[in-house]
Amino acid sequence: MSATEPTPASASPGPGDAVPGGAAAEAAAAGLERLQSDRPEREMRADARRNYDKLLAAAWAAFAERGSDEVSLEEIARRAGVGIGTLYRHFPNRQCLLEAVYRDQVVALGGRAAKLLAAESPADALAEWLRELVVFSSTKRSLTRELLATLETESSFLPVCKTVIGQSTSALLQRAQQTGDARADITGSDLIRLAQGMIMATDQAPGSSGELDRMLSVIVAGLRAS
Amino acid sequence: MSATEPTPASASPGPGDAVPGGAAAEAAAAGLERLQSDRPEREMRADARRNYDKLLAAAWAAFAERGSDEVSLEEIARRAGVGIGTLYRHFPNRQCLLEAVYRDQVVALGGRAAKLLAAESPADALAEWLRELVVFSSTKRSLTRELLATLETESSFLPVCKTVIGQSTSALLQRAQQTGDARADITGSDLIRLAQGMIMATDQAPGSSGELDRMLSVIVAGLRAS
DNA sequence: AACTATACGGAGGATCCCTCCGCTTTGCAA
DNA sequence: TTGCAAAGCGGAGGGATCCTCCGTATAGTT
Repeated sequence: MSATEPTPASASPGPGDAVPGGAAAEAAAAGLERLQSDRPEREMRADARRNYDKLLAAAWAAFAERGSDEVSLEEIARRAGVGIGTLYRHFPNRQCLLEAVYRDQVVALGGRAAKLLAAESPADALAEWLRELVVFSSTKRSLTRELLATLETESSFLPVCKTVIGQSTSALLQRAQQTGDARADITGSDLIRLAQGMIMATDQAPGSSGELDRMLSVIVAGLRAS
Repeated sequence: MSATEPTPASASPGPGDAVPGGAAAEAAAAGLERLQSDRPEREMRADARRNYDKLLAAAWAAFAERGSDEVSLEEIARRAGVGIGTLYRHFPNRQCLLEAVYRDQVVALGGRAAKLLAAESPADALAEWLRELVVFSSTKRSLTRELLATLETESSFLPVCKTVIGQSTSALLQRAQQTGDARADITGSDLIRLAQGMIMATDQAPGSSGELDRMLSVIVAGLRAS
């Protein structure tokens, strides 16, 4: 999806396709589907639905243009042509908006993890997952920050993103640990933090574009079972 | 000022002690001393000096109590008993205040690096340095954030902190690389980012206190020359 | 004591977050 | 259609923060 033609969360129809993989894979996939389908909630009035979509589209565009920080909620409301009160009614806080905007992309990322769970080499799959997670996160600073802030807590913020990324990472890590390809003392949270920390520490990837690769390769190498 | 004898930047007299080490060590130490001595600048009027010190003490105490984020500059001015305008005259922005408050501690950290440069095992020295850097940074979120934000740029912000940490890390890394204890493709900036990223990704070290150790050990293991 | 360069301090402009509440619209039912 | 209550709208406004500007006060010199 390019920057034109906004395609926010409301576009994706549904999963439905079975995902190959072992027990861990199935568990993860089941969790994802459950989360993905809790959209309708309760019937919305037509105008409410309209404004909801306008807000989502405006936020999507604004986040793409500048960072998902750097944009004030007031501006998003303005661009959507609705009042600030309306924005806050639909999205009580920034996190809810982030979640709504990125939900589909995160779910898609989760799908990618499901595929990787079926790959031959657990070690390679884990490395590849980390790489995709890093690339994905690098354009979504704000999401990353919130995700890290609520990683260990059972807060009700960002439930989908947190669950998808958390379960995917844990499943891939566990598989690599079971085959002896990864140290057993590391947890999924550790890995997420290491990967996302890299992102937070990189100033929108300017200078040497190879730095992400180098840092990632250090982490991947360090993961190997000693 | 009461938070148990505040000891802000103005307290330390001067270095003067020779530091043992090789060529890299001497270069780093020389840089440090030069930076450490540029304090006086130009004579200040008595009341200006007084207010400067009061501000530094107030900032020091406030940063210690809560994070160095979490404190508004207005509050620091209030606690120092001076106007907000006075604060901004002495410290044109938050970074300058951070730099002033932490300068001495960072210089001390640099001294530690100089000692490590003379240690027997370059690999152990590097690992130990990373550990100390992480511990040091973990209570100084704000500093860490600013440091990362200006790492690669030649901005005039945080010159002392940046130089000390940058030179120390590079020197220790290079030594380990020369003895074949560390991969040759990694740069000092990479290492700083990995270490500080860990910090940024950890929510004030709550739950499992071992997580910093685990993450650090992954990085250290990953640094070993393949 | 007079005087001037310095320094003080806080009012105020700008931005942002979020809440509250009177007005408007929608969708249903008579 | 028409009427109406519930649902939704929107923006004024309070609170917080950052930072600038400029009239007033003071230190240090002549």
